[in-house]
Amino acid sequence: MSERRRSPVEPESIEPHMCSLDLRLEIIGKLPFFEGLPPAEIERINQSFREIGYQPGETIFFTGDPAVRLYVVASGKVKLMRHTFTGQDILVDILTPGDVFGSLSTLGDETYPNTAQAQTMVCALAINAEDFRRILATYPTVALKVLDMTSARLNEAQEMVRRLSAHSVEQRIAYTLLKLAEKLGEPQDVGLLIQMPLSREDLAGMTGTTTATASRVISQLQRDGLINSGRQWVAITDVEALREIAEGVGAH
Amino acid sequence: MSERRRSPVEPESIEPHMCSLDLRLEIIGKLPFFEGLPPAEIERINQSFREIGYQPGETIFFTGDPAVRLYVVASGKVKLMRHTFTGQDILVDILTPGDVFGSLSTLGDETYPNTAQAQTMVCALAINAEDFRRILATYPTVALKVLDMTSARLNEAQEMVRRLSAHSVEQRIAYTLLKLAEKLGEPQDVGLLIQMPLSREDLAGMTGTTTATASRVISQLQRDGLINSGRQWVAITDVEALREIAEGVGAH
DNA sequence: CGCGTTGAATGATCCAGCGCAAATAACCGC
DNA sequence: GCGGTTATTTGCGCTGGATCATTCAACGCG
Repeated sequence: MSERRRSPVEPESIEPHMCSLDLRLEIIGKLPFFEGLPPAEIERINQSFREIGYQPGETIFFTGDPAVRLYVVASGKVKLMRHTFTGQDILVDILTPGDVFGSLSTLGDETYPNTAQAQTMVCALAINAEDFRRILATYPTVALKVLDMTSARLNEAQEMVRRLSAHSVEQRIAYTLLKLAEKLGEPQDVGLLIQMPLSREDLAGMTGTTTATASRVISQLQRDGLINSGRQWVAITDVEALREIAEGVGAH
Repeated sequence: MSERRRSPVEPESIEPHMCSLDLRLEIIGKLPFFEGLPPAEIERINQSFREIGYQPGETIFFTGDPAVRLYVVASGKVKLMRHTFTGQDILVDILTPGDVFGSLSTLGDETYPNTAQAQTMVCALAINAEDFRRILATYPTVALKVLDMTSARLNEAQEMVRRLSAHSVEQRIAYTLLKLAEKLGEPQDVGLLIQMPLSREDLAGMTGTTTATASRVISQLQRDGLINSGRQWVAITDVEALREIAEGVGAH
């Protein structure tokens, strides 16, 4: 680690050559979707994928691109985004190793509804949409697991609709920080660190607000002693208090 | 039709006895999920369902209830809702015949994330969640079609997140009216009538606003000549103009 | 047809959050 | 270590939409 860098967030330390056949074999073998399949089947599935490396900031696909491939995150983190006319994108999801993305519909989407962008260095496994469909048709347990994942995402999206409709920006930011900590939190001296680069703009995109407002809220939460933060990082120091804000407990 | 009623929306004319075994057979035979299955299989599937009738306003299940059943709308319309602390629910979706609802996850949901309520007289077909899972495991084409439906709902929910984040109430209402007209629109003298009861409160719940604000917007759209409306109904008279509002074309 | 109920419309007031801008701080390359 | 760039912070004014209340209109029942 460089002596000069002061962020507690570890960079994704994937060297370009590490996005390799071996990694692909390792990742596919561990995907919960394929759990329980015999090794011969996993080997056959493996041959349908190919690995692709992306630099931070690089776009994997744009909204409106033909939806010809599905992807799995092998390593690194991927942002799924939708554009708005304000120029400030909403961040639909942040994907971590094992997550599938692209167009999950097996018949309807001709184009991608979201833009996918590498947030860190990323190794993704790509598969033809038709090949993916064939796998789903051949292995019902895989299809059920993809359905489960999609259903969970639907639940989260509907929850965000509810919160955008009735909760304040502060409540939404508190909720989102807690969710990120559940997924990526690592206990450290600075608190429960969300182990990924997280700018104010990212947080704004995830909570339906603007960068300036997200910055105001984060600064206030820090003054109140609930979090520590810096440039592109946040650590939670008082989970309970944040939870109370997220759920609107107390004075309104 | 009563001479006194002035709404152009037809009531759902389901008599209680019409929620019957015959209707069940008819509906299940027509569900796109089961399209292509041999009659013997459809008959077997049919035996897993039972039909239940509901009165307008009656709750089918509440958020937090154990998720032991899945449902299909056989006739009528069902509201899927999430509650907020403001007391004004958000309307996640309005389901029409053929739509599946309940908890779609095959493993994770112990409780329903949404409340389902009959908006009109409703006949629903109910099936044990375990039986439904067995059908999905046995018939991959069914699982794929449920995945497609869930994926489409995810896309809509993410689109609503985007609109709530960056669009005005008027734009959201215009968009929602157009979507409802796509699904339930019938050309009549009053315009393209959305053929279902649609109160200002319903519209507010679907667009993340309050009843009073929805009323103001609907009144303004009517004064501008884009719609006709009355108590619990809306008909679109200028689809293009509404589309321009929805997409934010022109002055901002 | 009258009355009571329900739903809609509208007025007045307030404020959360936005837009815009400027200043400050953190970071990185040389 | 310095300079340039990027990200964050903060101030100020504005406004879309919420809240609350009141009035009006539509509807259904007796």
